Amino acid sequence: MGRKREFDEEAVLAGAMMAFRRHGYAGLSILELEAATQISAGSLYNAYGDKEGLYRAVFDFYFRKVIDPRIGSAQTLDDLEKVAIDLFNPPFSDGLGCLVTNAAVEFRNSAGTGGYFAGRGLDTIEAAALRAVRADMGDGNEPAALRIVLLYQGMLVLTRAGRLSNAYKDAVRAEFDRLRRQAKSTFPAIREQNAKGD
Amino acid sequence: MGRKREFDEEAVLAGAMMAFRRHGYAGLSILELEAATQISAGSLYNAYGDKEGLYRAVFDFYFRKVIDPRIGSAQTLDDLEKVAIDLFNPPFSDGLGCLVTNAAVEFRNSAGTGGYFAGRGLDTIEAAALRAVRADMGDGNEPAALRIVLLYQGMLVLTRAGRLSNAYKDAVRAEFDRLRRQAKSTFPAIREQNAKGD
DNA sequence: TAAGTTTTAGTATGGACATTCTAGAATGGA
DNA sequence: TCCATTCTAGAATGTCCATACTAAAACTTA
Repeated sequence: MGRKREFDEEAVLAGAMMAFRRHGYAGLSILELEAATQISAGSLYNAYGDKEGLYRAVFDFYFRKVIDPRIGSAQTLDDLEKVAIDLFNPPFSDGLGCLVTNAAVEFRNSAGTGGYFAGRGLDTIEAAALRAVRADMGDGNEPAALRIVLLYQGMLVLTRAGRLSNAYKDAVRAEFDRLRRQAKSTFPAIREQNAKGD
Repeated sequence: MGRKREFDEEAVLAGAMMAFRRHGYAGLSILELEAATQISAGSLYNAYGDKEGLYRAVFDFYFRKVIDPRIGSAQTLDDLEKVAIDLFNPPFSDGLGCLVTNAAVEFRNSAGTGGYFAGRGLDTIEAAALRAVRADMGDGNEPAALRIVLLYQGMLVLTRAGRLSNAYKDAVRAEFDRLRRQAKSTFPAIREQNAKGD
């Protein structure tokens, strides 16, 4: 069956993920990818076909390791608040932002890999926000969910600009507090009802 | 004093601005800039030194024509709401987003031109939000101002991803309505006091 | 109108980059 | 132990790009 791969694919993808997160797609050269992954260009091309193939693999990895477990599985406002506030804590406070947001800005809604994964990531985030708001606040509060999406994307822009100061943490927490308060006062039975459903 | 410039500088900067807004800095070639500005590379280099010099000039133009008059001069929540809602209307609904936000994502807080203007633009936006919130709501509501910054930056990410649907318009309007309502109920005298000051 | 200067368009140029190619090394099966 | 296959590293290739250069055109001043 031929020679075995010498590299640890998870380590390569993790290294490439960091590099893509830092430099974007076009801004990252194969030379830099060799350094970030610790494998040669020959091996990268053999394993992933081309730079875009590696980008695809990195996005799959990012969804599998980050987006899906953290956001795709979020069910409540508390879950989403944790996602947001974690931007102030390691490892998410590294100022590199989110591959999805960065790709959305770099590729817009274009046809290729970047546009596709950006759209899929934003879908996941929007769906999670709607799910959490409906669960905790009931129907009719979709605007609150969309504001959470906007707040979160805004945080990712500011963290990348190195401007997500602690003042923003209070601002975001206050918004989640307000939503939970509103949930309790308007639909007092919803949380308990959900709890029963477990 | 030598031959006169044949091009209209405002037209060149406007064309280059659109192109930089669409493609970012690294993603835009001199060849594309020739097409966008309708002048030759020779003239571009003669007038602006290099690509980065043109980028600087475009950013100056963008601040002078867009950021300063629209955001730098905003004094009230109404003013800011107009800025935000205009993202749903031409010419701001073109899906290209804001040069400042795009540069913040492309350059992070790096040392060069992009990082500098991104920071300056975000300063302007944050200052405007704080100014408007203090004017309409009084002191102590800075978190509300920071949330406006986040919402706006989030809108710019989503518009660039082609995902700023009309549902987001309602969500943003509702937030400004809420802030104005809160302003009225908590500090009923503030608006009238400001009105007197005119 | 001659001289000097700036602008313009177009043509080099040199470098960076993604990708391909090559040769050798490792692996498993016959 | 040979053979076919896959992997690896590094060198070679061709393209694209930012920028420099060149010569002609247009303008100002004397």
